[in-house]
Amino acid sequence: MPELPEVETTLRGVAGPFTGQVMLAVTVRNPALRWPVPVDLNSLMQGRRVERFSRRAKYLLAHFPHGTLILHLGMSGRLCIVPADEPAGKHDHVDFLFGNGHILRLRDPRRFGAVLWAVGDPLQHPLLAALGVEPLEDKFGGDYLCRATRSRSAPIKNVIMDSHAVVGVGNIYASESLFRARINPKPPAGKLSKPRCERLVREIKATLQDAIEAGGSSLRDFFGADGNPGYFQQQHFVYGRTGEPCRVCGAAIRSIRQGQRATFYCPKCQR
DNA sequence: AACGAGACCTGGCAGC
DNA sequence: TGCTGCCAGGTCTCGT
Repeated sequence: MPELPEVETTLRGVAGPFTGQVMLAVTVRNPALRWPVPVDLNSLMQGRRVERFSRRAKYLLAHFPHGTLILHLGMSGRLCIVPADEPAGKHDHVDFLFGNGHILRLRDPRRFGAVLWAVGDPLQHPLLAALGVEPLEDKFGGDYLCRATRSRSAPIKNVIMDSHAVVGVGNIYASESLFRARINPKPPAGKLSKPRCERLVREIKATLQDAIEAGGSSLRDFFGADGNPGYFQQQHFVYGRTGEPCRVCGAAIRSIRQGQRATFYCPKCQR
């Protein structure tokens, strides 16, 4: 479910209600996520106050005085805010009960998500230390992408999805950004000209930013019992539109497989 | 160093 | 209706 815009939206939705709150109890119903949830999580966190929330790539971080809770939503995870007495469903694996009487609940049917605890600088955690630049930061520019791609023979679409190069560009936004930049997803990344790198960077930023704004505008729905994330409602240019007419030129959208993932593109607009 | 394939899981849907 | 097979928004690990 979550790509970067959704994680960012989740961060904003969670930071408001829970920053400064005391953790009363952690309930782990199923520790078998991508990695085992630490068994002593409750004793680690009970009675401690969250100082702030932040995000690195698609990881959500809850900072405590003595360590950091690291959350990842995987492919199907979401965080819900529910009253303390709300019964748990089949896929509600971890509950964080806070002093404000609300539970922050991790629901993750496919269990690709993660709940981890880091002592010391969380950015030095093995999962975070090797990550590439944040796409919305200034450091991610045409220069950076150009340098990062010179030695790469993999298709440009695969490389912008490589979290060691740049984080947070998932399968949907990779296709959408390439369409907006009018760049074909297939050629080797190393062949992309400097101006095209510049354009691609610009469109990645704009695509993600638009999606965050769309997600932010439906925050209430997102956290409601059956709410859909906002960006779900936005119209994609190419993603999931195989055979349908391109919104710009009318040509039929094509789909191919790259790196075992579906890629969507317009054969006429994207050269 | 960089690439591609495989792995982890469950649910939904198309096709028979 | 029920079964089978395929697909899914992530990303680490391993063999080449």
